[in-house]
Amino acid sequence: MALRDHALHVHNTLSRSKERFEPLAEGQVGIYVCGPTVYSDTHLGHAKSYVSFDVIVRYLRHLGFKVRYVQNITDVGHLTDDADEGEDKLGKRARLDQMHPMELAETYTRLYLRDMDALKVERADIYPRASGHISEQINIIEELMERGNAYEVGGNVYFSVPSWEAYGKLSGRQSSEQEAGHRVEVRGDKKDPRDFALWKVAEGGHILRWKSPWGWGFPGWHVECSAMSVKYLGETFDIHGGGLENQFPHHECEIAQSNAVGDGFARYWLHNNMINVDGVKMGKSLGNFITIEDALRDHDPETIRAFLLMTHYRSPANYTTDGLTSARNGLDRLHGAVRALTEAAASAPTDPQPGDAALGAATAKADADFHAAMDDDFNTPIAIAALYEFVKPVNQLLAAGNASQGVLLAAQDVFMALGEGVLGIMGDPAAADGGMAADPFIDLLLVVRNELKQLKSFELADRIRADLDTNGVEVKDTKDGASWERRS
RNA sequence: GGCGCCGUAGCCAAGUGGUUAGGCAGUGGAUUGCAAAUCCGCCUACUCCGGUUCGAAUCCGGACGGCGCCUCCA
Repeated sequence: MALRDHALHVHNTLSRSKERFEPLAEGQVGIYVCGPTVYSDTHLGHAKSYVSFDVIVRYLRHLGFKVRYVQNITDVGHLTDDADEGEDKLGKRARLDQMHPMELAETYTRLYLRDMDALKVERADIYPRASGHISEQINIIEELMERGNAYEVGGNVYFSVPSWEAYGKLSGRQSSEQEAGHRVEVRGDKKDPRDFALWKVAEGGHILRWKSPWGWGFPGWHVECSAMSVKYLGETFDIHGGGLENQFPHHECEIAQSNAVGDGFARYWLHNNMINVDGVKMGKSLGNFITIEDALRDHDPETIRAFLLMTHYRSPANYTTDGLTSARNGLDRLHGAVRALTEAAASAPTDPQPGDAALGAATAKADADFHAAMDDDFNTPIAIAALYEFVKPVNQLLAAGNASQGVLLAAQDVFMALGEGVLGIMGDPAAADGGMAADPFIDLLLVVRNELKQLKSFELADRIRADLDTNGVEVKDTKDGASWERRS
């Protein structure tokens, strides 16, 4: 597929500004996004992050880039607190659930993928597991030690932050430590309080452990991403994404250790903002997180996606019932236009019609506006607005009924290629409607109802409509007869 | 305490130094047997105080308010 003309700019956290996006290799993009730690249910925070990056990757592909999308699965438990002490959270959960840690990781990995599939998040190309890349991580640690950027103390290996002067470039922060306030005690064997763990000695009943040059242990929090991103995308690659909360220290540490052993690393850093629930931060420690399974019980996937995408990925979103309802109602309007286009195209003439020019112009404008919005750091709220603005002329032209089939289909294609292909919120109108066994009978009921209306038996006609509505079938009378659709 | 973000009409949410973003809700009308859908209208905001400017919601300073990260988190 040829690369489209585009003016894609992305906000790079490294420069804190929008930059023209130029991949390393013409027409190809390598992207790494920090994935989940698989020890509990997938929640709305994951949805915000991975739907955002899903749309980013979809758009890059839409532009014609050949994308390799890598997302890690963290199945090596890291520690429950800052001082690099305490229990490994995966191990803790495994103990509570009486499962082997790997069994637990596998369970939640499957649930994660299930929930992402349900949200129409396209799968990454590679989901490397941290546990499957221990030797790569050890290699990096050994190299860091050889270069004098890391040191071992009693089986623990730490990265020496003072040995890397660029530390803090990404986040604008040096350390979380020196400041006043309630900080946890720094582990005594670090040479500098800012130093972070590369390898931890496995103590006591720590089940997940590997043999290393420093004894039995497990890798530190940050090194897996350095190891796996470079392994699959190369020493220098295009995009590294993740949640804002990972900017510091996680990504800062990744940059330090990766650049200490190689050149380049990620060229563009993209960070998505967080999600609140009813105005309050959603956090695991607060216990108020909504799982994706919960959310999908109340809302369909496209509503959730539309809701998330109506806020820019770098802005915080606030999950409220009203917000979801608003998204749902708005989406209905979009879906209605696509259905109407599909129906009109089915019977439209193929030769040129008087309305072609107007609809064609509106289609071109919608297409251009959408791309301009997405080129501007993936501005999905404006991209969606472009679709909404397209609905009005579409309905006007459809009411006039004077457009040819080709032009109608081109209009429909904007909704499908952009609204569905890029944003994933338009569904497949054919799939949504077709194939239900009850369909012929519903059609029959409407034929009968129409005859009742001719006979002015409105009471009975209304009852049929009401009963169908109760069963999820919405009837609409038009001047061309009645039509119906299933409510989503 | 350190770093950073934000305050936009009833709600959500983009945004540029000077042409009403958009959506939801509400509301008037057209259409309809009544609805639904659709169309035509209405609802035209930018926390406050200074400053820069011919002109600022948009730039600068300050105040107030809210939030995030600094601890596992997406």
